[in-house]
Amino acid sequence: MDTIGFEHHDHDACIDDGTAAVAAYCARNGLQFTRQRRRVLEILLEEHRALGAYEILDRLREEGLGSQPPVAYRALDFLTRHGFAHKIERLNAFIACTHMGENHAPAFLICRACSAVAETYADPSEGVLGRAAREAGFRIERAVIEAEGLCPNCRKERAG
Amino acid sequence: MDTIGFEHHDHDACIDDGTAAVAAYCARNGLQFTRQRRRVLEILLEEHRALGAYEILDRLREEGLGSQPPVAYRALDFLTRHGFAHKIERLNAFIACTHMGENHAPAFLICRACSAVAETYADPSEGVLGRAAREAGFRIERAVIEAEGLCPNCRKERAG
DNA sequence: CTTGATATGTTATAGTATTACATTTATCAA
DNA sequence: TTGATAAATGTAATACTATAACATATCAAG
Ligand SMILES: [Zn+2]
Ligand SMILES: [Zn+2]
Ligand SMILES: [Zn+2]
Ligand SMILES: [Zn+2]
Repeated sequence: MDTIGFEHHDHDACIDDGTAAVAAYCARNGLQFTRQRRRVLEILLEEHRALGAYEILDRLREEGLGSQPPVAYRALDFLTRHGFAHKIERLNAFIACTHMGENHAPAFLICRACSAVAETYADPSEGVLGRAAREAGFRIERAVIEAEGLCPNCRKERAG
Repeated sequence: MDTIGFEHHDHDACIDDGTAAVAAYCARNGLQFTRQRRRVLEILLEEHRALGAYEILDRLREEGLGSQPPVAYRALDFLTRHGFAHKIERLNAFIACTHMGENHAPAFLICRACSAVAETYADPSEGVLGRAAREAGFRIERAVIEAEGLCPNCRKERAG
């Protein structure tokens, strides 16, 4: 399980690889990877934490790329619709995907201390939830799975 | 697994039992089960779907029990803080708990067709999510688990 | 080119939630 | 009973999140 977000890593590669993967995917699938969409994705890729739409909009505004809410929300809508970014419902905020292009059922680990968010995988149709759904006759189509707690770094800090 | 919410059942008992259980719990634990708190709980108990804070506020206003947002949010804060109600993050809305008083890790099944919401149980530390968290060194303290799809009733309707 | 679809600019507005502070009510010890 | 403290409520104002609507511009395909 590759749960990126808490460990040290080559973060420039996150940004470059993510952008490149999305560019390629869009080219292959006839999607328009416009300047705003690309920039919003880059902004998200710059951090492994979730950003609010207005936080993103502020940066766009500074760069002269747009100043009104729909600018941010439209780009985010595009990115989330195609799985390049995810909304963290608990935070009303957005984060870049770490499994670009792969068809996946994301789940998130949110650190309450440092706000880092790691994306991981949790098939909602497995485990207790899946069983409960089947027993109830409920067909799961998608699921919001967001765990909150302490990331390894913040746990060490507290212990030390 | 008792996944209340989709099946036919004695719904008056839901309301009465829920209110009684909360009243008893509050009495035992020195909590003030005030008129507003009780009324908001009753409003939530009346339906097995999630209600927005302003939807609740509208009802309170009609009944002369309050007219400003904090009235609803304070009651909801009390109810959720003690586990008598839960917030459905996906819907920005609230629902009465179906396991009053029991210490539990709730998960929800949300029907996209009829908006019914059923509460069930899913220990976040089990299964794929728990394993991913342990491997990442992340300590889960709570989790938002909200599955969306079709409830048994709406599935039948579509099939028929 | 032309045409239809897609994306952007912009204004306004809807929906969700909290801050702040004055007032009232409940709790509890003296 | 009373006075002190804490908890809850009343109310106005504001902050934060998200979408509707419509005009304009750009793109993709024939
Ligand atoms: Zn992802
Ligand atoms: Zn942390
Ligand atoms: Zn519950
Ligand atoms: Zn349904």
